[in-house]
Amino acid sequence: MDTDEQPKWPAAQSVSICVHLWQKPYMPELPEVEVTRRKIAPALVGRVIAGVRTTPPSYFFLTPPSVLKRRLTGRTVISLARLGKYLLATLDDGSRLLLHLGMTGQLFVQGSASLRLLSSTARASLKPEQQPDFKPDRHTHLRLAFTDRGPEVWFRDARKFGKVKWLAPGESDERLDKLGPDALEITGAEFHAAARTRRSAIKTLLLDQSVLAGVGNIYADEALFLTGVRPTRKANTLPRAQCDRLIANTQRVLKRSIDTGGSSISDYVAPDGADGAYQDERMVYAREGEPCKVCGTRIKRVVIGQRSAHYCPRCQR
DNA sequence: ACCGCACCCTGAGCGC
DNA sequence: TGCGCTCAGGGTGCGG
Repeated sequence: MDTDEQPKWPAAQSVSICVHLWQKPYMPELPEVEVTRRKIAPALVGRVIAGVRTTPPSYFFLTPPSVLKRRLTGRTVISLARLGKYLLATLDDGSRLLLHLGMTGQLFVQGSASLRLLSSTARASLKPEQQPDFKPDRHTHLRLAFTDRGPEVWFRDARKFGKVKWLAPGESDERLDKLGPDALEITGAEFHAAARTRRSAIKTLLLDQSVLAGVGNIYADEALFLTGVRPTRKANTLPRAQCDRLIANTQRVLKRSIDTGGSSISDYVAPDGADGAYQDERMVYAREGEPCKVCGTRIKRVVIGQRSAHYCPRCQR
């Protein structure tokens, strides 16, 4: 290999792009996916795929690994877009690669030195200053190598709730077709139009990707707190003005998390995995029993639609 | 059309 | 030390 050849990939990508791993499972919602897109794009766009390695066929692969290898090899990545919580890479032949991180998906550049990529038992056996390169394991389902021989791009997902699918040129996908307006773009009027006919809980509506795309459990709870609305409130009882405020607050927390997400993705990762900027800003999510930061009342947790919802009984009526 | 819920998966945390 | 149990959740699909 030529040693004097200038690398075309950004050297600064030797950091983890995994965000928001707390004691609770971290969830890639719109901000995490957007930050991932921004961080991983320089390591994908413009590069030519030289090889594809995968784990055996499974639930994870909407397109069989053998087909992925055949279709992706030799292709140049043209762009990387985000649609709700999906990432969509466009290739030079017009085909597209659809990625979803699910709950535990991690998309990162080979050489990322992050304790977040290790199990808790593996982390515990390390000295604090150790930051070993992650080695592919049985959960590292997709590995893309490039003709420039630079760092590979890896997709790891322990729980396989993530997905990868290849779309032929012009091929549509029902997952994408069903998505509503992006959560950062939807207007209060649009949301109110959807809410006024729904009798389900407002929290359920916020999580409905066909109504608005990108909101997950954390930001739904946070936005409802900021708006002073209980997650159990029936959607059709929210007046237009309140929908406006709810959407404004949703967009505020999403943007704020994108902004701080950049800083939480630093070279340094605390051994206990407790870093991550947005964690400290949480008002209600995963704070059951703790005092409300506004009024001191204990935060309550209820289950709505098979998902936990957190709220302050006093601030949210 | 809408709504609630079971299911896919596996690591973490817990009690014993 | 280690086992078995429960919980977590995004998205899909099904039955009511």
